[in-house]
Amino acid sequence: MTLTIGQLAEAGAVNAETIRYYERMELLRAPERTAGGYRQYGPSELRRLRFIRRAKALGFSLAEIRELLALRVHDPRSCGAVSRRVDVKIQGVEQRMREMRSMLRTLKRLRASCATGTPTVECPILEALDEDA
Amino acid sequence: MTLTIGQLAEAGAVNAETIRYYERMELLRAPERTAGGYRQYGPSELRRLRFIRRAKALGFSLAEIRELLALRVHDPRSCGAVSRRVDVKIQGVEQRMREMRSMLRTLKRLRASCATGTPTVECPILEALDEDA
DNA sequence: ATACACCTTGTAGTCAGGTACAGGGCAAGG
DNA sequence: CCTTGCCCTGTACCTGACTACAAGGTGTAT
Repeated sequence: MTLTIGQLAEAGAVNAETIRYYERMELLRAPERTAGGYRQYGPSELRRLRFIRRAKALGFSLAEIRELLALRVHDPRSCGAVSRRVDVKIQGVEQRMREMRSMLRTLKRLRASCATGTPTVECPILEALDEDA
Repeated sequence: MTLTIGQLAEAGAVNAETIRYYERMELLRAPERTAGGYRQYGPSELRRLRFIRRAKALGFSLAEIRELLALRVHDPRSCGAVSRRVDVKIQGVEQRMREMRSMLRTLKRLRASCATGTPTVECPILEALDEDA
């Protein structure tokens, strides 16, 4: 069940060049090679690739994603340090979610004002943002 | 209560050049000028600028932000079209929030595994992402 | 054994989103 | 009036994240 770079690209819905790029950027590890020099990937690399694409779609930079991927507990002694970094990431994600919620409220209010036919003289998106400054 | 570009930049925590750039990109409207040619901004431009920065931090592109800013109901007759576009945006934001929640669960699970001292052989971030493929 | 699709490295180009001058103008305090 | 600091336009440059070759090697179906 090994994949060539092209198959991995297809499965992950990215360009094969992107996979090589991620390898250079150390988001994906350099995989085993066949005798002929072809990269060989397994299912874990596909999961990793999909994770990267999702995180990207959520607005994380590749540098942040590299950090997210590095958050693992290999050694119980490193646990404290890892835990602190995880906390920072959690707080960051929670903050983003709060802002997402605020934006969602704004959009829903806009839709409601539209349904009632009230023309919005001042943009409600802008108004709504005074709240959570 | 008018602001120069530098004051607006300071208040919005951006570079003054960025404000000119946003003006060129039509995210901010070209403001009134003083006799000497200086841009003059009011508080609504500051709100708009802050909105842009927030939306950017949430991972919206400037093109998307331009669309968000354009979603206003000036004329009741355009309501249907605007409403549909708002719905699309709402669905997009809701989708993002679901993925954020999934990522948050993953991070919290990671922290929990750390607290109990269980070393994670396989990266739980990657494991957790099998769920919501 | 020969197409043909797919792989290799390396380098260069692209697009978004800024950021940094250069060369000059304006405003306010001393 | 002059200095100092901020403003103007225009152009060039930068980083992140790809994307596209070029020039050549591999793998397999016929």
